[in-house]
Amino acid sequence: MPHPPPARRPDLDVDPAIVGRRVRALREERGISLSALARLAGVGKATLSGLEHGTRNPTLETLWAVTAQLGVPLTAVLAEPSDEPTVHGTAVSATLLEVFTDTDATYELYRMRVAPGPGQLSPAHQAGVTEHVTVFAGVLRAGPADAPLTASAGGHLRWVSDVPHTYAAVGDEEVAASLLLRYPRG
Amino acid sequence: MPHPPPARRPDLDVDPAIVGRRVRALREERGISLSALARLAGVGKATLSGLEHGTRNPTLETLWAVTAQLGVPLTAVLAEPSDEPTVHGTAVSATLLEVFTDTDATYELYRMRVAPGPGQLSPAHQAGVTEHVTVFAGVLRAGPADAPLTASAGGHLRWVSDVPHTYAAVGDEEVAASLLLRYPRG
DNA sequence: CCCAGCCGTTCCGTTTACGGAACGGAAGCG
DNA sequence: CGCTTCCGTTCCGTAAACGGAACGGCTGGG
Repeated sequence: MPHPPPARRPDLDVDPAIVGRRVRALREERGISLSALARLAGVGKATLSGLEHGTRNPTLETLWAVTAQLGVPLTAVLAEPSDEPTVHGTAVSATLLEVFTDTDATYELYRMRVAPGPGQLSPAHQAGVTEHVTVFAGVLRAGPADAPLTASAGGHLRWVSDVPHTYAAVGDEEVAASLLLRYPRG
Repeated sequence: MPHPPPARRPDLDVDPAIVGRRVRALREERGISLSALARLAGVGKATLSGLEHGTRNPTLETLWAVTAQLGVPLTAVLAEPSDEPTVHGTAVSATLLEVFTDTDATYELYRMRVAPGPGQLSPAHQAGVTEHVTVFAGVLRAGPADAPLTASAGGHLRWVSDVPHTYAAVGDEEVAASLLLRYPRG
């Protein structure tokens, strides 16, 4: 699976249209109406409507009021949610959060999402590589292709990944998880 | 240790005065004048002057133009200068990498370091909170204070943290690990 | 059916962030 | 000293982001 170059610019995107789409997505995720969010955030409905449509150029004050009410940091609507450090597969997308180099091994920590559907097969890694998964949401079936394991939210999986292995979401819900890859030195 | 209520936020600072101070600091670091930066960024000197003084409420467009010319991401002037989301204890320091909100629970993913020495005791969390630790390097002894568990590099620990719990590095090596806190909804 | 209540959008007057120009002050130079 | 040049601030007309109000559309209840 993933092997991206560790260093990458966390560049921000400030196209008002894109910021607007993110705000709208976050709002709809929470199932609250534009009118309600505007009221809670103390901004006009016109302001929020224009912001979500990207037809305004919001001030920091406005953007802050809205994102604070959504319970997310400003960066949630400003930052590229995914760019280079994200690896996309047919069902799996993984974002590199951190690389840790030790004397014995190198660790890569990913944030992983698995879309519902047929799942994905990954080829074998080098000998000794292990994978550790902690599931946040959904039910994940993953591990060696001939003997996958299953974990639901809060569960943890671990396997030696020097054989072909699979990732699949069980049921209709997208799986969110953290994935730790351990590459032994050598 | 991390103790935050589920609604914890790696809060950004949007006080215009503070943003202004950071912009000015970054500009002076580079040894360029206000007039020059305004010209390069394509904004008025009045705009930049007001921005640095915190007497204006800049639009995203303005702030973007200025920070882009300074060669820093927007977060450099919005976010607390980095170690804000880091929680320090006597032996443990943990940096919040990500928050994941699910319908059933809130997850917080930390990068954790445990210094060699006597270790650290953390008070109980709310009922139902669980902790999941994957060790990168060193040997960690952690878990309920009356029955701690041990894991070395590559190992994984999990416990219910509604009782007082400890973290300690075994041996002289600093422990590096990822820590996942799960706060059930409610 | 009609009406009440909410939705999201659009209209509009007010407020304010914008850039250009003018300002006083601090060097650098003949 | 005068003159030039750059500095950062202030003044000011314009453009636009703001909130309130009105609008049409949809849904549910009497």
